Amino acid sequence: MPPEIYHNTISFVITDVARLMRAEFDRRTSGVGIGLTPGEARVLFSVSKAGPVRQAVLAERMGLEAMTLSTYLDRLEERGLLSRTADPSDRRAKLVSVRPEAEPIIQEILRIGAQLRADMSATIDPQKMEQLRQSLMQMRNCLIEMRPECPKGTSKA
Amino acid sequence: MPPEIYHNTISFVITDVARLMRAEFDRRTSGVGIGLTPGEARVLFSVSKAGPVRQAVLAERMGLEAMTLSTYLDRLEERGLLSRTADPSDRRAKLVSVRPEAEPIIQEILRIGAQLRADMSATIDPQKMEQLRQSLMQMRNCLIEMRPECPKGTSKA
DNA sequence: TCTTATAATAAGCGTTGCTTACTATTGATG
DNA sequence: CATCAATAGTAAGCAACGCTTATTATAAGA
Repeated sequence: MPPEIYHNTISFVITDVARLMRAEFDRRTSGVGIGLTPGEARVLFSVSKAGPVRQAVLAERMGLEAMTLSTYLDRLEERGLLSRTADPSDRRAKLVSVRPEAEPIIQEILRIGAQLRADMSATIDPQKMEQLRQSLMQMRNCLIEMRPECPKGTSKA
Repeated sequence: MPPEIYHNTISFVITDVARLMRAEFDRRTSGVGIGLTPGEARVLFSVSKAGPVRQAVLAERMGLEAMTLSTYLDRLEERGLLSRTADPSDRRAKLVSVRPEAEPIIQEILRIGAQLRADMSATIDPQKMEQLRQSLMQMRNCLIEMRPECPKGTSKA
């Protein structure tokens, strides 16, 4: 084992894991021929979980700016994976929902995600993994509360 | 508490935490007038830990491509925070080291990093935090081994 | 009515990181 | 020693992710 070059602080390690994970996910999905980036997959998945949902609501729950989400939705809509329909109760708003064509892709993404998660934590006690998840969620909440626009009312994910 | 919109899988939570952390770090450092991005700070810190070191060695240990690192070093060198000197034992290579001017900035970065870490994990048992760190490091190792260029010999960070 | 607030979007940018192709040097092999 | 492959660094260019600011349409309160 090489000498530790920098402190393995939580911050650095999390950054590393996030980056490596995204790269590996990308490798696996593109290997299977799914033409989605990890970010697109995440949005598609979230829409499928949220059912028809307003963009603003989805953005807030995903912790993204409305504009950021809008761009993702553009791409996913172009590929025919989801649709935007007018919200009958507010003509400004649009409801996003997945189209049937997306279902097999979503299933595949789920499968790949679960497999990656399993591979990545193969050497780790499941109970520890669950604790890790809990702690990370707590950290996320802390960080969300630190954001300048938070007092406005933003709170969870 | 809003209904969970997507599964809070490890993957998503880690991605969120990494992003939020970087944003918060950025907010704090730019608030203090340090003109460095989180990535630049990370490189500067790593150089300060590694002493005079070859770029290729540093890149490998940081888990970055040589080119990626080179670009960061360009910017840090331009700001006079570190220097590249010829390696006497190999005229192709350069040794990177921090310049004295960088010391106060490094100290400030360390301080801010430690504070952020503390704030972010305020509600978490220190022992759990340490476990979390260990588990994440294990996950990082798993992920590093999955990379296609890994068999070549790349291994740790 | 008029003003303010909200939903979505257009336009444009910054950070992080990659790949591919190139130059200069090293070191091994015939 | 001549040659040729490997290595250290860099130039150029691109992709993914996410943000801010400004704009348009609609809603809702004073």
